[in-house]
Amino acid sequence: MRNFDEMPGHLARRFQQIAVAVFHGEVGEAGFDLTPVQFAALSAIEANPGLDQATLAGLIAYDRTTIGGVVDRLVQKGLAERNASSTDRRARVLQITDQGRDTLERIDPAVDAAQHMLVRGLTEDEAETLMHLLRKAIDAGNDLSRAPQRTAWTAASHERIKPAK
Amino acid sequence: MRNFDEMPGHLARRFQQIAVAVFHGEVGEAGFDLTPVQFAALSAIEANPGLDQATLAGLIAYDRTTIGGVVDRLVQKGLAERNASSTDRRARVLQITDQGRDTLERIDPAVDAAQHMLVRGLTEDEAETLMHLLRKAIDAGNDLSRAPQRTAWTAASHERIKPAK
DNA sequence: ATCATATTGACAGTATACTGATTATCAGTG
DNA sequence: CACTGATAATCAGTATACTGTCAATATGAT
Repeated sequence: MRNFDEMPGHLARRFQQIAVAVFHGEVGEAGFDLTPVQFAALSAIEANPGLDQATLAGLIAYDRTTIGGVVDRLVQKGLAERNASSTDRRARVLQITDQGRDTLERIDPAVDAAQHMLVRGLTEDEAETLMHLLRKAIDAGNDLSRAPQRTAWTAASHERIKPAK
Repeated sequence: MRNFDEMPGHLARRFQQIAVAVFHGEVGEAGFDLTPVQFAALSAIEANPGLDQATLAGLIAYDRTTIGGVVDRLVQKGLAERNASSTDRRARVLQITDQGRDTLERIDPAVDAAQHMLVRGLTEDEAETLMHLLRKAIDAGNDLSRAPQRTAWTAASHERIKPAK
Protein backbone atom coordinates (compact mmCIF):
# COMPACT_ATOMS: atom_id res chain seq x y z
CA MET A 1 0.00 0.00 0.00
CA ARG A 2 1.25 3.43 -0.82
CA ASN A 3 2.26 5.39 2.22
CA PHE A 4 -0.71 7.66 2.67
CA ASP A 5 0.86 9.19 5.76
CA GLU A 6 3.21 11.05 3.46
CA MET A 7 0.50 12.34 1.16
CA PRO A 8 -0.74 15.77 2.18
CA GLY A 9 -4.00 15.04 0.36
CA HIS A 10 -4.75 12.04 2.54
CA LEU A 11 -3.85 13.96 5.70
CA ALA A 12 -6.12 16.77 4.54
CA ARG A 13 -9.04 14.37 4.24
CA ARG A 14 -8.43 12.79 7.65
CA PHE A 15 -8.00 16.14 9.39
CA GLN A 16 -11.19 17.52 7.87
CA GLN A 17 -13.04 14.33 8.75
CA ILE A 18 -12.01 14.67 12.38
CA ALA A 19 -12.77 18.39 12.37
CA VAL A 20 -16.37 17.79 11.31
CA ALA A 21 -16.83 15.00 13.85
CA VAL A 22 -15.44 17.16 16.66
CA PHE A 23 -17.66 20.07 15.67
CA HIS A 24 -20.73 17.88 15.66
CA GLY A 25 -19.72 16.40 18.98
CA GLU A 26 -19.15 19.64 20.86
CA VAL A 27 -21.92 21.63 19.25
CA GLY A 28 -24.42 18.78 19.41
CA GLU A 29 -23.64 18.15 23.06
CA ALA A 30 -24.31 21.82 23.77
CA GLY A 31 -27.77 21.30 22.30
CA PHE A 32 -27.37 22.91 18.88
CA ASP A 33 -28.17 21.49 15.47
CA LEU A 34 -25.80 23.46 13.23
CA THR A 35 -23.18 22.05 10.89
CA PRO A 36 -19.75 23.67 10.50
CA VAL A 37 -20.78 24.97 7.13
CA GLN A 38 -24.04 26.42 8.42
CA PHE A 39 -22.21 28.08 11.30
CA ALA A 40 -19.70 29.75 8.99
CA ALA A 41 -22.43 30.92 6.64
CA LEU A 42 -24.58 32.33 9.42
CA SER A 43 -21.59 34.06 10.94
CA ALA A 44 -20.75 35.69 7.62
CA ILE A 45 -24.34 36.79 7.12
CA GLU A 46 -24.38 38.39 10.56
CA ALA A 47 -21.22 40.36 9.81
CA ASN A 48 -22.33 41.43 6.32
CA PRO A 49 -26.04 42.12 6.43
CA GLY A 50 -27.71 42.32 3.05
CA LEU A 51 -25.07 40.39 1.17
CA ASP A 52 -26.12 38.17 -1.73
CA GLN A 53 -25.43 34.47 -2.03
CA ALA A 54 -22.55 34.81 -4.50
CA THR A 55 -20.73 37.20 -2.18
CA LEU A 56 -21.37 34.89 0.74
CA ALA A 57 -19.93 31.99 -1.23
CA GLY A 58 -16.80 34.01 -2.01
CA LEU A 59 -16.32 35.13 1.58
CA ILE A 60 -16.10 31.65 3.02
CA ALA A 61 -15.00 29.83 -0.11
CA TYR A 62 -18.06 27.71 -0.84
CA ASP A 63 -19.14 26.46 -4.16
CA ARG A 64 -22.00 28.55 -5.44
CA THR A 65 -24.21 25.54 -6.10
CA THR A 66 -23.76 24.43 -2.51
CA ILE A 67 -24.64 27.73 -0.90
CA GLY A 68 -28.27 27.59 -2.00
CA GLY A 69 -29.00 24.49 0.02
CA VAL A 70 -27.09 25.78 3.03
CA VAL A 71 -29.09 29.00 3.04
CA ASP A 72 -32.28 27.00 2.55
CA ARG A 73 -31.61 25.15 5.78
CA LEU A 74 -30.72 28.32 7.68
CA VAL A 75 -33.96 29.90 6.51
CA GLN A 76 -35.95 26.80 7.37
CA LYS A 77 -34.52 26.87 10.89
CA GLY A 78 -35.53 30.49 11.25
CA LEU A 79 -31.95 31.70 11.60
CA ALA A 80 -31.77 33.75 8.39
CA GLU A 81 -34.00 35.46 5.88
CA ARG A 82 -33.71 35.49 2.09
CA ASN A 83 -35.37 38.21 0.05
CA ALA A 84 -35.24 39.53 -3.47
CA SER A 85 -32.79 42.38 -3.90
CA SER A 86 -34.29 45.76 -4.70
CA THR A 87 -31.35 46.77 -6.88
CA ASP A 88 -30.55 43.52 -8.69
CA ARG A 89 -33.45 41.32 -9.63
CA ARG A 90 -31.17 38.32 -10.06
CA ALA A 91 -29.83 38.46 -6.54
CA ARG A 92 -31.24 37.29 -3.20
CA VAL A 93 -30.08 39.29 -0.22
CA LEU A 94 -29.59 37.63 3.15
CA GLN A 95 -30.22 38.83 6.67
CA ILE A 96 -29.73 37.17 10.02
CA THR A 97 -32.77 36.94 12.27
CA ASP A 98 -32.88 37.70 15.99
CA GLN A 99 -33.02 33.99 16.60
CA GLY A 100 -29.94 33.54 14.42
CA ARG A 101 -28.04 36.20 16.32
CA ASP A 102 -29.02 34.61 19.60
CA THR A 103 -27.95 31.19 18.40
CA LEU A 104 -24.57 32.46 17.27
CA GLU A 105 -23.94 34.11 20.59
CA ARG A 106 -24.82 31.04 22.61
CA ILE A 107 -23.02 28.59 20.34
CA ASP A 108 -19.64 30.31 20.49
CA PRO A 109 -18.25 28.44 23.53
CA ALA A 110 -18.98 25.08 21.89
CA VAL A 111 -17.34 26.18 18.64
CA ASP A 112 -14.29 27.36 20.56
CA ALA A 113 -14.14 24.07 22.41
CA ALA A 114 -14.25 22.19 19.10
CA GLN A 115 -11.38 24.22 17.67
CA HIS A 116 -9.25 23.43 20.70
CA MET A 117 -10.25 19.78 20.74
CA LEU A 118 -9.16 19.46 17.11
CA VAL A 119 -5.57 20.36 17.97
CA ARG A 120 -5.51 18.78 21.40
CA GLY A 121 -2.51 16.67 20.37
CA LEU A 122 -0.40 19.74 19.71
CA THR A 123 1.26 22.30 21.94
CA GLU A 124 0.07 25.87 21.52
CA ASP A 125 3.14 26.71 19.48
CA GLU A 126 2.64 23.71 17.25
CA ALA A 127 -1.00 24.60 16.70
CA GLU A 128 0.06 28.11 15.70
CA THR A 129 2.62 26.71 13.28
CA LEU A 130 0.10 24.29 11.81
CA MET A 131 -2.40 27.06 11.15
CA HIS A 132 0.27 29.31 9.71
CA LEU A 133 1.41 26.63 7.27
CA LEU A 134 -2.14 25.66 6.36
CA ARG A 135 -2.95 29.29 5.58
CA LYS A 136 0.18 29.57 3.46
CA ALA A 137 -0.60 26.43 1.48
CA ILE A 138 -4.24 27.47 1.10
CA ASP A 139 -3.32 30.94 -0.15
CA ALA A 140 -1.07 29.46 -2.79
CA GLY A 141 -3.74 26.97 -3.84
CA ASN A 142 -6.73 29.28 -3.59
CA ASP A 143 -7.21 29.59 -7.33
CA LEU A 144 -7.02 25.85 -7.84
CA SER A 145 -10.45 25.15 -6.41
CA ARG A 146 -13.77 25.95 -7.97
CA ALA A 147 -14.69 28.00 -4.93
CA PRO A 148 -11.79 30.36 -4.28
CA GLN A 149 -12.00 32.79 -1.41
CA ARG A 150 -12.76 36.23 -2.79
CA THR A 151 -12.72 39.79 -1.64
CA ALA A 152 -16.20 41.11 -1.05
CA TRP A 153 -18.30 44.19 -0.98
CA THR A 154 -21.30 44.43 1.25
CA ALA A 155 -24.30 44.58 -0.97
CA ALA A 156 -25.72 47.20 1.35
CA SER A 157 -22.91 49.71 1.39
CA HIS A 158 -20.93 48.75 -1.71
CA GLU A 159 -17.89 49.32 0.41
CA ARG A 160 -14.93 47.04 0.03
CA ILE A 161 -14.37 44.81 3.05
CA LYS A 162 -10.95 43.55 2.20
CA PRO A 163 -8.54 45.62 0.13
CA ALA A 164 -7.31 44.18 -3.14
CA LYS A 165 -4.10 42.37 -2.43
CA MET B 1 -17.53 37.96 10.96
CA ARG B 2 -15.61 35.61 13.15
CA ASN B 3 -12.02 35.20 12.08
CA PHE B 4 -12.16 31.89 10.28
CA ASP B 5 -8.47 32.12 9.47
CA GLU B 6 -7.78 31.30 13.09
CA MET B 7 -10.08 28.31 13.22
CA PRO B 8 -8.30 25.06 12.43
CA GLY B 9 -11.62 23.57 11.41
CA HIS B 10 -12.13 26.15 8.68
CA LEU B 11 -8.58 25.74 7.45
CA ALA B 12 -9.11 21.98 7.40
CA ARG B 13 -12.14 22.38 5.15
CA ARG B 14 -10.36 24.74 2.76
CA PHE B 15 -7.25 22.61 2.55
CA GLN B 16 -9.25 19.46 1.83
CA GLN B 17 -11.34 21.34 -0.73
CA ILE B 18 -8.20 22.39 -2.58
CA ALA B 19 -6.68 18.93 -2.24
CA VAL B 20 -9.64 17.33 -3.99
CA ALA B 21 -9.66 19.95 -6.74
CA VAL B 22 -5.93 19.52 -7.35
CA PHE B 23 -6.27 15.76 -7.46
CA HIS B 24 -9.08 15.96 -9.96
CA GLY B 25 -7.11 18.44 -12.02
CA GLU B 26 -3.87 16.49 -12.24
CA VAL B 27 -5.41 13.05 -12.49
CA GLY B 28 -8.12 14.14 -14.90
CA GLU B 29 -5.61 15.89 -17.13
CA ALA B 30 -3.62 12.66 -17.26
CA GLY B 31 -6.72 10.97 -18.62
CA PHE B 32 -7.95 9.09 -15.55
CA ASP B 33 -11.37 9.08 -13.95
CA LEU B 34 -10.56 8.20 -10.34
CA THR B 35 -11.41 10.19 -7.23
CA PRO B 36 -8.97 10.56 -4.33
CA VAL B 37 -11.08 8.18 -2.29
CA GLN B 38 -11.24 5.58 -5.06
CA PHE B 39 -7.48 5.82 -5.55
CA ALA B 40 -6.78 5.23 -1.86
CA ALA B 41 -9.20 2.32 -1.70
CA LEU B 42 -7.79 0.66 -4.81
CA SER B 43 -4.27 1.12 -3.55
CA ALA B 44 -5.16 -0.52 -0.24
CA ILE B 45 -6.88 -3.40 -2.02
CA GLU B 46 -3.79 -3.98 -4.12
CA ALA B 47 -1.56 -4.13 -1.07
CA ASN B 48 -3.91 -6.36 0.92
CA PRO B 49 -5.49 -8.84 -1.45
CA GLY B 50 -8.50 -10.62 -0.08
CA LEU B 51 -9.34 -8.07 2.60
CA ASP B 52 -12.96 -7.44 3.49
CA GLN B 53 -14.73 -4.11 3.36
CA ALA B 54 -14.59 -3.44 7.08
CA THR B 55 -10.85 -3.94 7.13
CA LEU B 56 -10.46 -1.72 4.11
CA ALA B 57 -12.48 0.97 5.82
CA GLY B 58 -10.25 0.76 8.88
CA LEU B 59 -7.04 0.87 6.88
CA ILE B 60 -7.76 4.18 5.24
CA ALA B 61 -10.20 5.56 7.80
CA TYR B 62 -13.42 5.55 5.84
CA ASP B 63 -16.86 5.27 7.21
CA ARG B 64 -18.17 1.77 6.63
CA THR B 65 -21.38 3.01 5.01
CA THR B 66 -19.31 4.96 2.51
CA ILE B 67 -17.02 2.12 1.53
CA GLY B 68 -19.80 0.11 -0.10
CA GLY B 69 -20.46 2.74 -2.74
CA VAL B 70 -16.77 3.34 -3.35
CA VAL B 71 -16.18 -0.36 -3.96
CA ASP B 72 -19.29 -0.47 -6.16
CA ARG B 73 -17.75 2.11 -8.44
CA LEU B 74 -14.36 0.39 -8.51
CA VAL B 75 -16.07 -2.88 -9.46
CA GLN B 76 -18.20 -1.15 -12.07
CA LYS B 77 -15.05 0.32 -13.65
CA GLY B 78 -13.48 -3.12 -13.77
CA LEU B 79 -10.69 -2.17 -11.38
CA ALA B 80 -11.64 -4.47 -8.50
CA GLU B 81 -13.63 -7.62 -7.77
CA ARG B 82 -15.95 -8.34 -4.85
CA ASN B 83 -16.78 -11.90 -3.87
CA ALA B 84 -18.33 -13.72 -0.95
CA SER B 85 -15.82 -14.85 1.63
CA SER B 86 -15.38 -18.58 2.04
CA THR B 87 -14.69 -18.32 5.75
CA ASP B 88 -17.15 -15.64 6.87
CA ARG B 89 -20.50 -15.58 5.16
CA ARG B 90 -21.11 -11.98 6.23
CA ALA B 91 -17.97 -10.66 4.59
CA ARG B 92 -17.17 -9.72 1.00
CA VAL B 93 -13.53 -10.09 0.05
CA LEU B 94 -11.90 -7.72 -2.40
CA GLN B 95 -9.31 -8.26 -5.11
CA ILE B 96 -7.69 -5.88 -7.55
CA THR B 97 -7.96 -6.77 -11.24
CA ASP B 98 -5.17 -6.63 -13.82
CA GLN B 99 -6.77 -3.50 -15.16
CA GLY B 100 -6.78 -2.03 -11.68
CA ARG B 101 -3.11 -2.79 -11.19
CA ASP B 102 -2.30 -1.27 -14.54
CA THR B 103 -4.29 1.85 -13.73
CA LEU B 104 -2.54 2.31 -10.40
CA GLU B 105 0.85 2.01 -12.00
CA ARG B 106 0.12 4.53 -14.71
CA ILE B 107 -1.69 6.98 -12.45
CA ASP B 108 1.14 7.35 -9.94
CA PRO B 109 2.94 10.29 -11.61
CA ALA B 110 -0.28 12.32 -11.68
CA VAL B 111 -0.97 11.54 -8.01
CA ASP B 112 2.57 12.58 -7.12
CA ALA B 113 2.15 15.79 -9.06
CA ALA B 114 -1.06 16.53 -7.19
CA GLN B 115 0.60 16.03 -3.81
CA HIS B 116 3.34 18.48 -4.74
CA MET B 117 0.93 20.96 -6.24
CA LEU B 118 -1.03 20.99 -3.01
CA VAL B 119 1.94 22.30 -1.03
CA ARG B 120 3.43 24.41 -3.80
CA GLY B 121 3.26 27.48 -1.56
CA LEU B 122 5.57 25.89 1.01
CA THR B 123 9.26 25.13 1.08
CA GLU B 124 10.20 21.48 1.39
CA ASP B 125 10.93 21.93 5.08
CA GLU B 126 7.64 23.64 5.66
CA ALA B 127 5.78 20.90 3.85
CA GLU B 128 7.49 18.33 6.06
CA THR B 129 6.56 20.27 9.17
CA LEU B 130 2.97 20.63 8.00
CA MET B 131 2.63 16.89 7.42
CA HIS B 132 4.27 16.10 10.75
CA LEU B 133 1.89 18.36 12.64
CA LEU B 134 -1.14 17.11 10.73
CA ARG B 135 -0.20 13.53 11.56
CA LYS B 136 0.23 14.45 15.21
CA ALA B 137 -3.14 16.19 15.40
CA ILE B 138 -4.82 13.36 13.51
CA ASP B 139 -3.35 10.70 15.77
CA ALA B 140 -4.65 12.50 18.83
CA GLY B 141 -8.06 12.93 17.25
CA ASN B 142 -8.33 9.53 15.61
CA ASP B 143 -10.91 8.18 18.04
CA LEU B 144 -13.10 11.25 17.68
CA SER B 145 -14.37 10.36 14.23
CA ARG B 146 -16.78 7.59 13.34
CA ALA B 147 -14.17 6.15 10.99
CA PRO B 148 -10.94 5.84 12.98
CA GLN B 149 -7.90 4.36 11.35
CA ARG B 150 -7.43 0.82 12.59
CA THR B 151 -4.80 -1.85 12.51
CA ALA B 152 -5.61 -4.62 10.08
CA TRP B 153 -5.10 -8.24 9.35
CA THR B 154 -5.13 -9.53 5.84
CA ALA B 155 -8.09 -11.80 5.47
CA ALA B 156 -5.93 -14.09 3.37
CA SER B 157 -3.07 -14.70 5.73
CA HIS B 158 -4.57 -13.66 9.07
CA GLU B 159 -1.24 -12.06 9.72
CA ARG B 160 -1.10 -8.74 11.47
CA ILE B 161 0.05 -5.94 9.20
CA LYS B 162 0.60 -3.34 11.84
CA PRO B 163 1.53 -4.33 15.39
CA ALA B 164 -0.76 -3.22 18.18
CA LYS B 165 0.57 0.01 19.50
C1' DA C 1 -24.40 -26.43 23.12
C1' DT C 2 -26.55 -22.00 24.22
C1' DC C 3 -27.07 -17.46 24.83
C1' DA C 4 -25.43 -12.61 25.01
C1' DT C 5 -22.65 -9.72 22.42
C1' DA C 6 -20.20 -8.08 18.56
C1' DT C 7 -19.40 -7.62 13.72
C1' DT C 8 -20.36 -7.26 8.52
C1' DG C 9 -22.70 -5.26 5.14
C1' DA C 10 -26.72 -3.04 3.71
C1' DC C 11 -30.55 0.56 3.70
C1' DA C 12 -32.88 5.14 4.19
C1' DG C 13 -32.15 9.78 5.09
C1' DT C 14 -29.43 14.16 5.38
C1' DA C 15 -25.63 17.45 4.20
C1' DT C 16 -21.57 18.86 1.71
C1' DA C 17 -19.16 19.61 -2.73
C1' DC C 18 -18.48 19.34 -7.38
C1' DT C 19 -19.52 19.38 -13.03
C1' DG C 20 -22.07 21.18 -16.47
C1' DA C 21 -26.14 23.38 -18.18
C1' DT C 22 -29.93 26.85 -18.18
C1' DT C 23 -32.56 31.04 -17.18
C1' DA C 24 -32.93 35.67 -15.90
C1' DT C 25 -30.78 39.78 -15.52
C1' DC C 26 -27.27 43.35 -15.59
C1' DA C 27 -23.57 46.31 -17.52
C1' DG C 28 -20.80 48.10 -20.99
C1' DT C 29 -20.17 49.04 -26.00
C1' DG C 30 -21.25 50.89 -30.30
C1' DC D 1 -31.37 51.49 -28.11
C1' DA D 2 -29.58 46.84 -29.58
C1' DC D 3 -25.96 43.59 -28.74
C1' DT D 4 -22.36 41.15 -26.32
C1' DG D 5 -20.51 39.32 -22.50
C1' DA D 6 -20.60 38.67 -17.57
C1' DT D 7 -23.11 37.45 -13.43
C1' DA D 8 -26.85 35.40 -9.83
C1' DA D 9 -29.25 31.68 -8.88
C1' DT D 10 -31.01 27.21 -9.91
C1' DC D 11 -31.27 22.40 -11.66
C1' DA D 12 -29.87 17.58 -12.69
C1' DG D 13 -26.48 14.36 -11.81
C1' DT D 14 -22.53 12.22 -9.24
C1' DA D 15 -19.54 11.22 -5.13
C1' DT D 16 -18.25 11.64 -0.35
C1' DA D 17 -19.48 11.29 4.56
C1' DC D 18 -22.32 10.83 8.33
C1' DT D 19 -26.59 9.04 11.66
C1' DG D 20 -29.38 5.44 12.79
C1' DT D 21 -31.23 1.04 11.90
C1' DC D 22 -31.49 -3.79 10.50
C1' DA D 23 -30.70 -8.76 9.22
C1' DA D 24 -27.41 -12.25 8.95
C1' DT D 25 -23.71 -14.23 10.94
C1' DA D 26 -19.78 -15.00 14.01
C1' DT D 27 -17.61 -15.28 18.57
C1' DG D 28 -16.91 -15.77 23.41
C1' DA D 29 -18.54 -16.91 28.01
C1' DT D 30 -20.96 -20.12 30.58
